[in-house]
This record gives sequence, C-alpha cells and structure tokens, in this order.
Amino acid sequence: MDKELATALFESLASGVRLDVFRLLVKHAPTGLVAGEIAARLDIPSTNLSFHLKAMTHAGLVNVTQEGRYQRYRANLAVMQALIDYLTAECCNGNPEKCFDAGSAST
Amino acid sequence: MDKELATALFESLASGVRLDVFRLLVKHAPTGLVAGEIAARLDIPSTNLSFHLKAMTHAGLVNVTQEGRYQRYRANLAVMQALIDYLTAECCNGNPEKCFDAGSAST
DNA sequence: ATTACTATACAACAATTATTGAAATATTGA
DNA sequence: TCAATATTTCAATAATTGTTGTATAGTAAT
Repeated sequence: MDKELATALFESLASGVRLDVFRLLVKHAPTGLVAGEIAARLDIPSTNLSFHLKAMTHAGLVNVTQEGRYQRYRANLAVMQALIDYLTAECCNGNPEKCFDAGSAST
Repeated sequence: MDKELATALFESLASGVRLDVFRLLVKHAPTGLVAGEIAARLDIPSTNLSFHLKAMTHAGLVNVTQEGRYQRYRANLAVMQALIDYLTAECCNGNPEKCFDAGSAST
C-alpha cells in the first residue's frame, strides 16, 4: 500500500454516494449486486452510478464481472483490509501506545 | 462515527498534501508541529497549508492550540482510531470471516 | 510605538469532480 | 432479425476544491 493507492481509496470513500455503494456491497458480500440493483436500492440515476462505480473500480475498491448483459459488482474486502492495515500503521507510526490507548472505547 | 463524519475524514485523507501533513504530525505525536515548521518540511506555501490545515481541523483529524504567535498542530489519534474501527465494522459487516481471511498478510 | 515575524483571511483564478439526459454498445429471447 | 433490457460513453454544465499572491491581524521584543 503506497501513498498513491491510499489517497485513491480515501477518495473513493470520500463521497456519500460511493460510501453508500460500498457499504451496500459489503452487506451483500460475497455475492455482490448487479448495477441496476444498486441503482434501484440507492435511487441513483444509472449514469451517475456508472460514473461512481467506474471510479471505485479504477481505485480497486470494488471488482466487476460480466454476467450476460449484467455487470456484477463486489466489494474488494482484501483491499479494504490492506487500507485498514495502512491506516493503523500510519496512525501508530512511532507512537503505538498512544493510538490504542485513545480511541478503543468506540461502541 | 456516522456517515457524515466518516466521509469528512476520508476527504481529509484523500489529498496527497493532507495525507503528508497528517503522517508528519503522527510522526511527531504527541508534541505536534507549528504551522511554519510543517510548511518548511513539506515545502508548501503557507497560505495553501493553512487552507488544508483548516479543512483537517474542521473535520477533527487534527487539533490546534495557540502558542504565542505560533499555532501548534497535533494529529488526533483518537479520531483516527475511531475511523479504523468504523472501517473495520463496515468492511466486515455481516461477513467478518471473509474480511480477515483476505488481507491479513500485509507486512 | 515601531519593527519583525507568524499565521490566517480574502479574492481571483485554475482545475477537478459531480450530475444529468441522450446516444451508443452489447446481450437476451422471441 | 427485431424488440427489449442493461449498462456505459459522451457532451454539456453545475458545483466543488485547490492554488497563489496580497492584505490583514495578532504576538514579540526592542
């Protein structure tokens, strides 16, 4: 995980629409959902959803596979785990004790 | 941690400049650095740095305290930990086994 | 008070990102 | 092949974000 990938992933998560999409896909892992289903559930115009899905796919946050005329999207949980690891390392860099004292009381 | 805060934090981390600033402040936790020192180390014009520091402060990613004519900035590690917790929950929502199988092999 | 120094606010502008509708591409099934 | 469906691409535009220089406000020290 380098800086460039990290910022790309953060950017993918920095929009309400994309965060909604990702959370929906996580809920439906590992099956995933086809584009039309995502659009219907989140009530987003298909062109706009396509725009965001393309960005997320490019960043590697989601994967896509073709199923006939459908495109099935799945959350990339491995990348998400790598991001969490990166964030943990960045957060605690040189000061691990501080980091895990502070915020662990989050319900 | 709600969606609004999460997107604000992701947005804070989604820029190369801001990610650099944050990582620098984490390295210097818990002392922090004054604005001029950050600008010098990262070679960013002070006005531009101020713009980004303001955004990060607003999002809660960093804290600031006045020291005479200096402004000292510190990484907010508690918020970072809360974000990691949020991300872990989002990532594993309904499928914890999948998440931690996949990406844990990150050095 | 005045001079120097630190940092932010403001204004102008550049660049990027988001949204929408219409058109295009590709697949399915009659 | 033809009509129907699913999704993306494209073009136009709106909205947001990033960068820079100049001006301002505050602090420090003489």
